[in-house]
Amino acid sequence: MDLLDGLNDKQKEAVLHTEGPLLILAGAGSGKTRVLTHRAAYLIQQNKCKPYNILAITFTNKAAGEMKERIEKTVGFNPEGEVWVATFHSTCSKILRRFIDRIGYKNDFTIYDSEDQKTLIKNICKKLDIDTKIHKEKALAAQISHLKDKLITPTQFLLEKEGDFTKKVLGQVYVEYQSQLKKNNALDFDDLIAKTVELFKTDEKVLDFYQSQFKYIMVDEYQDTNKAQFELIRILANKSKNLCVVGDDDQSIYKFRGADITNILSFEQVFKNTTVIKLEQNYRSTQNILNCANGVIKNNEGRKEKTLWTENDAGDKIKFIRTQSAYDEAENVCAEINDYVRNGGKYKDCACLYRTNAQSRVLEERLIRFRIPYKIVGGVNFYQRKEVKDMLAYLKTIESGLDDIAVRRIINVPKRAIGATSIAKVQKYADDNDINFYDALIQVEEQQALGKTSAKISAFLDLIRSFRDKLGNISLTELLEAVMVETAYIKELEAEKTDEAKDRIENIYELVSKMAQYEKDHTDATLTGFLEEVALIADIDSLDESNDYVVLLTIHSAKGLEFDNVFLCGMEDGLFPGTGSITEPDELEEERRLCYVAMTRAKRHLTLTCARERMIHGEWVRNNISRFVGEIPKEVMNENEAKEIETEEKKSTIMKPSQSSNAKAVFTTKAFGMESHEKADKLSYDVGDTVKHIKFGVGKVLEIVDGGKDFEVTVEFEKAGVKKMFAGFAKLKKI
DNA sequence: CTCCTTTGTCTTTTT
DNA sequence: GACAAAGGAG
Repeated sequence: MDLLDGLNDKQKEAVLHTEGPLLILAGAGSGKTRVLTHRAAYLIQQNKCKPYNILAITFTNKAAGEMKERIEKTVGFNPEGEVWVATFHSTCSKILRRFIDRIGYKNDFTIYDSEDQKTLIKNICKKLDIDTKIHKEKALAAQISHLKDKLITPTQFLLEKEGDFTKKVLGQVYVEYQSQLKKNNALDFDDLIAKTVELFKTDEKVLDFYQSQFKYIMVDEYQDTNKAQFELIRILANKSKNLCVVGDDDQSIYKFRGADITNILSFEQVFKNTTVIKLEQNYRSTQNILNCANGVIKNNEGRKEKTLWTENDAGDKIKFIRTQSAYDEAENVCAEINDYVRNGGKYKDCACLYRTNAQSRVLEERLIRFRIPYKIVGGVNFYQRKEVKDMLAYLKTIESGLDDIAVRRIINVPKRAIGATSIAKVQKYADDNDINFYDALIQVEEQQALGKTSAKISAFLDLIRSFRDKLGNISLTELLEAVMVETAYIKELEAEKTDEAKDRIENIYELVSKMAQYEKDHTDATLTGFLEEVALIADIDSLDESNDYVVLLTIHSAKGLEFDNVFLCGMEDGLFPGTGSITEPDELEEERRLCYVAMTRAKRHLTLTCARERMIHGEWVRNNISRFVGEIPKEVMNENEAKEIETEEKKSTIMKPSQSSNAKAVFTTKAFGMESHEKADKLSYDVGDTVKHIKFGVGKVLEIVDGGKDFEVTVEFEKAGVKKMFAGFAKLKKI
């Protein structure tokens, strides 16, 4: 088949430009996946290289699978190997699995997810005597993650931040965190990238090996790469210079995760003689949808100007539905879906997109009531469920026992009467002697160091040993089955007899069948291999188009997907854009890009919905219509709906009595129900006292004025400056 | 050591 | 409102 058939001029140019750096700026729905697959196929067909000389990096496993399938379909089965299509993380994992011993790790490392990370940091804080009320594990984890995104090692960090006392704790934790990971023979997600870069920079031979293998490199969703990922591909492509990246700055939505837009903006400076191709024709959406999305995104200041156009017809107007509550919103969505299906549409062509996972609950409830088949993507990943992680921790422990987090997780699950104090004692012993937790257990057993508990520990170790004896003789699936039975894990759940326990048992059986499937697919199945696969899986990867169900997912997860009929729910200020981003211009722009991504998922029908009030944190909150809705050109909407938005906008400007944040809070909190804003007779603090505020931190009270309904307190905060606030809202605490 | 109650935190988004 | 962590009783 002719690979250039059906491509437009720009697309052809991109396929034919095989040598040297190439930057493709591809607008939403401009057929970039098509270009990438055809480009790979072209390289093979023209005999420019063997399939295994091509590396294509995608954002999700799902996208990788699809691209691989499409390339194979285009060139046919190729006996000379396969194109390497994978995500950044699994690519790095594969490389490290082979060579990480060159930089001092063991090749059978395990991968820590964010929960493991958090537990590890918590343990470290305990050890270093750091108050996790002031330094939150999650915040520390995020900061460490950002350092790794920028390839800053603990040593470098300490060097650079020497004398900066505000960063002292972070430095301490980072150093300890990294050394613990190494001791546990574990890598976190960021390490997968960073350690691969480190490997390439330390071992020339390994680098040379991969540089020679990957003669052509392609990167999809390039706008969402971070500095470490950029460095990785820069090094890899340094020899051949045949690097082709595809991205759209308007669709950059992972800044919070370290995505660095300068990777796109300065690509031409880093790679000399770069060819730039812009794909601006959209094949996906109707004229109206495109105009709608364009109208919103053009309000962003920091973007490369581009004009996305389409030859498609105008299509339906954009629908806008505002309801009283989030429940009504969900019902309206259900009714619309029913209409759509009644008119010949399919459930699977419908998607409900939202900003936060929490919004899925109400939608789900109504979908059930309407008997509409649905699938929720995201939320709690299957492999993150407690029972599944427990099983995996057993497997990890059986395999090596190096992973302290795993061992500690299961030592008392099911209950073995080994409590927190015993664990702390063993941990102290391990720390003092600089050995792993599991080894410390063995020594405690030998020395009978913990009295009665020693016997309990011994029983646990015997259990693990009995599994280890079986390891080579039975299949992995059988091993897992043995674990769930012989630990009495299942028995304990059965005894509970609750619905929840039944779910858990089901999940464990589900894990067993996943394991069986893995063993079927891999002749060289190993425990390490299974654990790796499981660690790098995203929920979106399980989305199966052959099932006819409505898909519910966050906008982030929807990136790269398209649906005929899209519902964008919760279009409210405070939710989308979220409260935190309204005051920060940069963050507001990211939210707007997110909105742009959401809208451009739609092929023919786009419905925006919002509610006047909804439950957030168990409190009713009133929201205005999202400012993004007001940015939509009026002509793409129905007249009366556009008018409703307009009048609402006017009202909300009148409603805003002043610019001050606390005044706004009076209007946005509490629609009805119990009054939380009640004037106290007397305050627990006085002028001159030091108080703490939930958001602004610690400060000194300057003034207290009795405003009749409430006390108005003026506080000078150490970080946030001077703020005036109502005592009833601020909930200041004297410290 | 375990179970139960209370308190606090959470809202961004994910590999 | 949901869930985890901390605190208190047995």
